[in-house]
Amino acid sequence: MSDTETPWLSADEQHSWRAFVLGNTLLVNRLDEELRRAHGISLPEYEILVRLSETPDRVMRMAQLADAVCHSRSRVTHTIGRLEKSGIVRRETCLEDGRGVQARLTTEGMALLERAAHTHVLGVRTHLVDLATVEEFATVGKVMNAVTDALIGAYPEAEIR
Amino acid sequence: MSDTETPWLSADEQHSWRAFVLGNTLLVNRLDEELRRAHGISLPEYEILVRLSETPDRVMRMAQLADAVCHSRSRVTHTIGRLEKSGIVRRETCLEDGRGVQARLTTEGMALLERAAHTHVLGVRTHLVDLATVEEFATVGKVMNAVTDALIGAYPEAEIR
DNA sequence: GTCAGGTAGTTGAAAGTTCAACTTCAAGTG
DNA sequence: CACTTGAAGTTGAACTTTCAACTACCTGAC
Repeated sequence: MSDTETPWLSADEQHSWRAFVLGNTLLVNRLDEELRRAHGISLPEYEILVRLSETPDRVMRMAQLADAVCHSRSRVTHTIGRLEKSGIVRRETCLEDGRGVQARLTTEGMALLERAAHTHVLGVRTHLVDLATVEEFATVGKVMNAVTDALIGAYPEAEIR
Repeated sequence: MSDTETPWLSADEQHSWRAFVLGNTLLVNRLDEELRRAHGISLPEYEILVRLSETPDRVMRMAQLADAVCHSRSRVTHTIGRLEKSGIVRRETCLEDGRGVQARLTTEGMALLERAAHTHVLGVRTHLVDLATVEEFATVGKVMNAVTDALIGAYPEAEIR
């Protein structure tokens, strides 16, 4: 972080990096727009609903949810607040831990998610997966997995925590 | 978009897709944080400065800038407003087009950008490029280029425009 | 010339996100 | 048990982004 020389990207690397940034922006915008248009929920909201739907009882602790989707706790509090107001999710106090709060996917929420999933999966296929070969997409997954491994739990140097 | 069957991802595809989403979130958060911490600018702001710096006179029209970084015009207006207040950018009226406004990178802005670029490039290398082989990263670029090509200028069906 | 329609950009309010302060409860220590 | 420390969540304000309405100007048709 304190080198004096800047390790510039090669021309090829830079092209790939720019394609990555741009493609990503377009992709996320598009998936978000499709969900909003068809079902009235945003992509971040959708991701929360997916996590909830994958647990046995469709219930999760707030912090668990925050970690899973990689949002701040505060953000999850606000988001769940909105989803609760729409009847998609219900807040429950946690029995084992007096401080804890659980978010539970309601029946209506589950129904919404099932409809939204169709739109979402179709979008992911059309705008990404089907544009690459199986091998190419596997490579993308491998690289992004490496990114995750390198970054997860790795905080900037200054702050030890 | 109106099929009744949902074309679910295979297990492998889903793993790659999730790695993509998560890795991406972590990567963007990290690059943004590094820039804020070291130079007080956000990643979207940095991207705007880069575009400006790449033109001969470090000047660009607002709409040009918006298209380049894929932000709404309104967003660019607000962002440039903030950057202008910090002395990083200057707004100028456009001679050829009375409606037009140009953003010009100031000397201080350019100096800031040069410092920030070091941080940014190092981050992109450390957290992405250097984690993959040259071939792997080229594949990522290729796939994301395909995404861009498929999405650019392609608006959702309902709205023809 | 003038009028219609479109493009460039801004504006302010609404929506969403971040940030720091705060409350409540849990767990470990003496 | 009392006390300290820390974790779980929430809160409201500040900040960023989006959205819809608006001003100003350009262009082409008549």
